[in-house]
Amino acid sequence: MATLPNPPSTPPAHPAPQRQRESGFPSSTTTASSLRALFLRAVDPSRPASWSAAVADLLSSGDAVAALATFAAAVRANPAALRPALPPALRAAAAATSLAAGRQLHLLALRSGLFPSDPYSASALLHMYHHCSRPMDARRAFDEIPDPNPVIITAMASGYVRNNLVYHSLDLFRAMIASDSASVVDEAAALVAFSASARVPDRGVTASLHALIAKIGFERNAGVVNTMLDSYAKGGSRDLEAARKVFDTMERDVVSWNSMIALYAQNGMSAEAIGLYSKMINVGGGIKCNAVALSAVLLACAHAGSIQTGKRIHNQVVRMGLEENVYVGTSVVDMYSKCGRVEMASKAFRKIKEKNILSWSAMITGYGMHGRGQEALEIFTEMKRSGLRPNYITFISVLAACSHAGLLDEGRYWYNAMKQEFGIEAGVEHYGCMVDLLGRAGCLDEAYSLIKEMKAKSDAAIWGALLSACRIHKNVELAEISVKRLFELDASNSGYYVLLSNIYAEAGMWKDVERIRLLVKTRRIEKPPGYSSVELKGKTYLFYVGDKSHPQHMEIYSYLEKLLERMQEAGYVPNTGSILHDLDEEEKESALRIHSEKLAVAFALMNSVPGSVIHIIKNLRICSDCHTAMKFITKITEREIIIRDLQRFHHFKEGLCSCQDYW
DNA sequence: CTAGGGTTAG
Repeated sequence: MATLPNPPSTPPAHPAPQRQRESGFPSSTTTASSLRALFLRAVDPSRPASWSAAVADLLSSGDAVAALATFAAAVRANPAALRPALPPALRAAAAATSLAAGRQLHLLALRSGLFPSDPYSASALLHMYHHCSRPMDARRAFDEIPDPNPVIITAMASGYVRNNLVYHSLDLFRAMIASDSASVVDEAAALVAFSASARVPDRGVTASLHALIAKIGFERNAGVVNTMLDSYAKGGSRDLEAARKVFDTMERDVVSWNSMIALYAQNGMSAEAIGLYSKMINVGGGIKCNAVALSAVLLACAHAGSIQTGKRIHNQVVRMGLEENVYVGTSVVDMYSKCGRVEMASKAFRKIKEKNILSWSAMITGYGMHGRGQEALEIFTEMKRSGLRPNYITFISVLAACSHAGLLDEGRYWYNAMKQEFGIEAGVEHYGCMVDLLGRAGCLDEAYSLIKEMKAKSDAAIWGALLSACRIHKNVELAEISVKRLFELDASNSGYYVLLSNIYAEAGMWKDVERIRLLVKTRRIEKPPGYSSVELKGKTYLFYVGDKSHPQHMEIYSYLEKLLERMQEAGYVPNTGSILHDLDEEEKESALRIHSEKLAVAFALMNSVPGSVIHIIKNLRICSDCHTAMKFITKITEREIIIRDLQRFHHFKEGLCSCQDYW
């Protein structure tokens, strides 16, 4: 149902009379607005270029529908306008994702002979089909083009990436390199190739593309290298040195800085990310920080638990008036949640103007991580009321919140509702949450049946959740089953050996404890270095087990000794059951005394403002002895201690910890 | 003269 506009020389006082057309073109109201635009621009109907400029202008001003209407008017007024106006019209159809309009334009291009001979129309046509999620239609058209030029091939390649056909895209790029001299690989082509390589698991792709563009001489080109940095970031590559080297020598723009900061942030190198952010602001050579930079650096603060730095960045967000921005706002929510300030997170959340599904998810997750399940579910209810439909990710947040808060009935309810009411198939993440929830609640058999019935392939997280539950509820039989599966998936993770040994020890099965201990020895299982970090006056301090690298370490150890004495007077008994190594009891106790959590807490007690919250980040799970120790330290010092580990927040304040493992 | 281009969030 569409109309063609009247010729612009006779402006209608009333809406233009309706005229039937095949389909796909816009309605009369838009026609009126497009006419207005034409008058503002003073189009000369006799000049085809004038028409095409009008179409392009309307498109770039964001009114794709008006651009299409104007195209229709142009062709009617002057058939010669078809050739120059067709490419921007196709782009307008792409922007409006109007397949009907696009197909009509395709037909027009065929009838007028512009397709496949005119490369400008051809590339725009492929672009249109890809934007309308019709990659195979694009493919059919592409195959009809006798000798596609690099622009056309790049249009095809980027469309494949857009439609998740990454390997098709890389194939085109490979053919491009092989067929001709490498000179056809221009900036846009290289860019698309990197955006494709960012989406494949094989990291070798990025590295080999890197070598190629170095050969062509694009290594300083901001556009190309920025995409490459992203590609390195997505792959979780450990080889950040190579990326940093390029960054240091290239001609950097805002995006380069943002990409490099994000690269560090996404790979857990928070200090580097924050450092680079400061460098950008201070010596970036006139580079202005923007919303993307703020989001990236907030992620780094969240990861490192750097609340002071995070607050500073938040101030910057407020100064720049970006509190309402949905991306930045969501990052602020995430940062405050992960830094243990869920009230601040909630305040920031309320400031976001147009909350999207991820904003809501972040807030649900925030409450969930802190064991505040009811509030998480209230946010979830509010989200649904606002008209947003929960998706796969939302239900991960909801079920995780239920599991962290031990809300068994609610968790069961929403798990079923997810499938029945919302038609979402449960994935490994959902199963992981449910196994954790059921397992902690003691419904071990139900958890086990759930794993057996799941369609998706079970992963280590799921069996690991079941194993932890077996520890809490002392189920040796199921623990052995879980460990068998875990060893098939990843036999090198020391955590499983420790848990199983704990379970045997608590059941008094000392022969089996011995067997596991031997296994650890013969398999040469190494515990990855655990660390605890704490932020003081904006600086982050990292402690490993028995760490002596800190200049104050002598004071820290003697402070800790005194603290331990007072703790033992208060009734603390070291829990040596979780130590696997072959040590006597006394050696075990001294091994426990120097756990990184204890060093970090001693350091924080010595140096922080009295009364302030001590917030520690642990890269592995907190051990049961440290958990017990923190309860006593809280009692003695009357300081609030929060430890965030891989799994959840541990709040040490009068039985507040919701982890259920150790209380 | 016109066409193909990327970074942030669980």
